[in-house]
Amino acid sequence: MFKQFDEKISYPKIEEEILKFWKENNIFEKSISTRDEKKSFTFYEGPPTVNGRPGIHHVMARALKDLVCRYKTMTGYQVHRKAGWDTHGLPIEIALEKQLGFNQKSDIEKYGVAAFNQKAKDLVYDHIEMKEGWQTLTERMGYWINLDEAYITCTNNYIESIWWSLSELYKKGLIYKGFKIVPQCPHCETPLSSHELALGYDDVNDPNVYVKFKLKDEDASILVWTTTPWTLISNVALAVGPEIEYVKIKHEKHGVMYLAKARLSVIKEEYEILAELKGSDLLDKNYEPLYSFVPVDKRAWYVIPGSFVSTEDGSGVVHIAPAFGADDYEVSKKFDLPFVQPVTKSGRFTDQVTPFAGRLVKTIQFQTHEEKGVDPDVLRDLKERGLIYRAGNDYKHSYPHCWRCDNPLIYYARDSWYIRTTEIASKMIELNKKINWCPPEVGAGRFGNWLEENKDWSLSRDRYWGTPLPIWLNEDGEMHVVGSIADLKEGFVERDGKRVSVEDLPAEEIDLHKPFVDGVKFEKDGKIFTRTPELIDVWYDSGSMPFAQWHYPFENKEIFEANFPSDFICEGIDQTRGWFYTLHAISTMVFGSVAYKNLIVNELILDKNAQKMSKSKGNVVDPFLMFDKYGVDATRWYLVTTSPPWKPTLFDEDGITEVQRKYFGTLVNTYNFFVLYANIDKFDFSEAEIPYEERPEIDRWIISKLHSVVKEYRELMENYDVTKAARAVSSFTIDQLSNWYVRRSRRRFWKSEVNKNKLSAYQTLFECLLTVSKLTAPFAPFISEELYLNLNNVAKKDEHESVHLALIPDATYFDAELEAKMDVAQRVVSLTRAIRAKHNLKVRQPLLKMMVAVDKSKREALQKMEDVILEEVNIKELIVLEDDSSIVNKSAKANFKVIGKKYGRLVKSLANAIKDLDKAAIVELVKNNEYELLVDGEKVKITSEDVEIISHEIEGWLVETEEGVTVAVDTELNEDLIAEGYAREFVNRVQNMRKDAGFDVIDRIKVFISGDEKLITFVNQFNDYIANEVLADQIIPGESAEGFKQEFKIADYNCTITVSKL
RNA sequence: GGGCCUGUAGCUCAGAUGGUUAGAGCGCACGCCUGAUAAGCGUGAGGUCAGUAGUUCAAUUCUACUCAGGCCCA
Repeated sequence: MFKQFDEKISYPKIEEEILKFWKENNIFEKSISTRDEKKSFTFYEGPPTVNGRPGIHHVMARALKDLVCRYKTMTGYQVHRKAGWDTHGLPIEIALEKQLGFNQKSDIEKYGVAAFNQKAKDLVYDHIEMKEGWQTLTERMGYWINLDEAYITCTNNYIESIWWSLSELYKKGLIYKGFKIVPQCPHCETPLSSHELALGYDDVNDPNVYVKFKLKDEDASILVWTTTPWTLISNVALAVGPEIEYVKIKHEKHGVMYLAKARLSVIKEEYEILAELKGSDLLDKNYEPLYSFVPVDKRAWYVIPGSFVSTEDGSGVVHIAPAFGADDYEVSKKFDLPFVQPVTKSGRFTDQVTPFAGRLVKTIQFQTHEEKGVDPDVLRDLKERGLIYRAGNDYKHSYPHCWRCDNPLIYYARDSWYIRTTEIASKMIELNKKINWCPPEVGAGRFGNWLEENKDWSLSRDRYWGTPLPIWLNEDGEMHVVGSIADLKEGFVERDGKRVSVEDLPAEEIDLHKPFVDGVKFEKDGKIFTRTPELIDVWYDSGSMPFAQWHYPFENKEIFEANFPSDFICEGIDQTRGWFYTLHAISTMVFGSVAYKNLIVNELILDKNAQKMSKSKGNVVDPFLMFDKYGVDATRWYLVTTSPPWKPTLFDEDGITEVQRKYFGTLVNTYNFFVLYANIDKFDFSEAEIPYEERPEIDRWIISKLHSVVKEYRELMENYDVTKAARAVSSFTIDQLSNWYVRRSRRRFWKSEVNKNKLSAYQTLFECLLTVSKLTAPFAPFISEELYLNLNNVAKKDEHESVHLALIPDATYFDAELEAKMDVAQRVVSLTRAIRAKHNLKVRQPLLKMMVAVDKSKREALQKMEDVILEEVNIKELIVLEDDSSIVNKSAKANFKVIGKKYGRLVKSLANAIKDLDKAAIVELVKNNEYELLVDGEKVKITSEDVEIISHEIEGWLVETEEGVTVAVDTELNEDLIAEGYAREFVNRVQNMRKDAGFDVIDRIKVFISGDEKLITFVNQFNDYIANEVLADQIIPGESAEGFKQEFKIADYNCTITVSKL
């Protein structure tokens, strides 16, 4: 017996049961072990940071990953799915600082780095093992990934692999220490890399200040614009564009000033232009320094040329502070300007700057309080000295902020370590072209541009919890790079003043973290090498996962090689410059290869009002809530089908309800229909399969449709167009299978005897359901499993114990002609129904005749489909009209696509001429395939391909037309038809009564009828028909005391019907 | 300021290699069908295909610009 579902089906409950089934039977493991390891499909999991909280967008990303992997499994690939955890870096440190109540970086030193890192490690493992959040989400949503063997980035093995890769880069000369301007977070006291920078742009209002720099040798000043007043203290020069036009103006209040001519709009008051000059005329002029806290050892405070000067904003003059801007630094080297940097790495002024010593340059938010920056105080000071032309705080722009602590970054000159990615940029660009980006524009545009503008990777971080940079330096700055634990063992540590070889230390003491590695020293040629204290960018960790997850090259060489590069990855678009980049860069540098061949980029999920989801707005969607309410399947299906993953999705709960009702509801109902009759007839597919060719037309049609959708589905899935694939399955199931095939075939299932025809119906519907469950499985893994198991456990057609171990069938049977014919039939039916609806002719009322006018190509289809059409619309006779039929009125319309190419300029007049053709002309054109017209004085010979002929009305009939198909219905009724109409009404009432009375579908009954004479006559006339339809042995005039009784008014007649079981 | 994406019915989305009648679902109104269906079908209302200019016999589709939204960058 097949299992039947209740009306109130609980999807979440089914899902729980399926989860249990998977677990008990190790289905996930089997989905890997039953596949040939030689046919492998490699997937890389982007490691989530352990302390984040999962949201609905994680469900989206994971649904995509999961469905691609499940699909590949179901096409015979072996898909290993190793999970991973990103465990290092600022996110963890900041969470820990919060927990420990630390305010600044030095608190960590006071607490002790060893203790701090131990805490960090504990925190990370707590999160990983926590039985809520990630693990629960993963399991509940049916995301198959191997959590037991997850890679964890803070293990010695993982770090060792990273060290190996860094030593490779070092050997290739790609690692260097440079003094550069870096974005520095004063709060976290560390530089950030450009891809980290990309994560934290925010719109802010900054100072918008025009400062006057007084010239030394004339009574005039240069107007300079800045948005960072604190850098004025470190000013050493001013830059102008040599080719830019400047003016010297006289201003009543502010005296004589120089600025770019194009920027005169800055001056709001009256002024007089004294002179016009080029930037080159201003060069070398000396000016009074605003501040001189820091003594300078070289020439300073004069005007220099700068190619970066523009007149897009400001005054056309740029103030130069070499320590605080990339352009500034470059130009200062060129002109040998003094280097002034009275600011610490934590963004505070040094003691040299007496009035502001110890003050922050910018306002910073600490865990417990806010500390103000000096900008307003600098401005006040300058204002008092009369050096400000104008000052506001209204320069709105987006400015980089630390992606973790949200504080504004400062550009700051310092030593740090770099990877020379610019050297391999062209290789990265070349390799990028081999990657299949979905959608392509992200790869070519956003990612491609990023590669084109590549900057060296700022690798080092001045923090504590992370992968240590494996570089040791001697006092001459020579480098010693460690690429493995074995290398490290060549070093020594000092214990009680004595050297102890690392080799001799107990294994558990060796921890590739601070502070242990800091204590290790090397001696080479009598020189001592000590470790440079930095860590590396945590993004390097995740970008190393292709090899580090396997502890390559120290172990698992074959596994790594078989699984590199990966076939597929999938993450959010925010990873373009994050993980997508670091994977690509590291693979290019270390292996000269891409890291992934295909990737799906998914966009944000916004709320239904297109607002970003955020805790503060209260519009965050809790995935667990959705699962409990609607089930995982509906949620996943909704997310994937509502719009392509790479378009922002507007999340709306009503959409999930709709998906559930429409797709899952229809699917389950179709299944239930099948089961209802299959159980009655004890169908269990034990009979031999009837060859397709021997099945009735409707069966061959749906099978052809099924195979067509399988083919389409496979093609779409291979192209990672998952949205269209799912939509195709959905429309097949709803429109073709349920609304046409099942409806058209119902009678075959009702009929009591089991014959070849009925068997064919069962086998056909069974195949459709089984295949649909397979096609659905990657997207909605639970309900598809439920249906598959229910079907297969009885019929045993597949040898697999789970749909996820099954194979998606090959598409083999196509009958395009039959599909096209049915298409015509469906269109005719739809038009006929429209006619009946418009003229209030119920379908239960049989009609005598219908006529259809179509072009020749479709006539045969109509004749073949006659039975289907007539039964569906309840009409007795179908007449297919010939071309020359006198009662069809025809008109012609220009086929613009064809005549446009042929006649160009004449199109408009020609189209009008064609429109005016009369019936005789059209008949002639069709007959001779040629007709001559006079258009704009030119003779034009048109052929039948130049026009579309429309049959738009049939005299004296009710008519509907659509795409070349015209249907007419004869509405005349006679006594017999009317009688039959009433008989059908009667059947309908009795059927409803059977249902209301709770009779079983196969129960046989007795029917009594009393009421208006006329109606009784009609019923008598169709006695046999009615009895057959309602499974009655007798239809007896009169009333009965027993049985289920109801009164009806059918049209104008009253009656009382009683039904009782035999 | 630059790059990429988006703008089609009240809402969510299709679609159109440029062709004269632009579709679906939801929602609304009316009707129909139903012994699988809390479903389905039909009809109706609802669109300057964001705007302007250009190319073209023909633009909602191509081009340029503008506007609005999103993402990314400086």
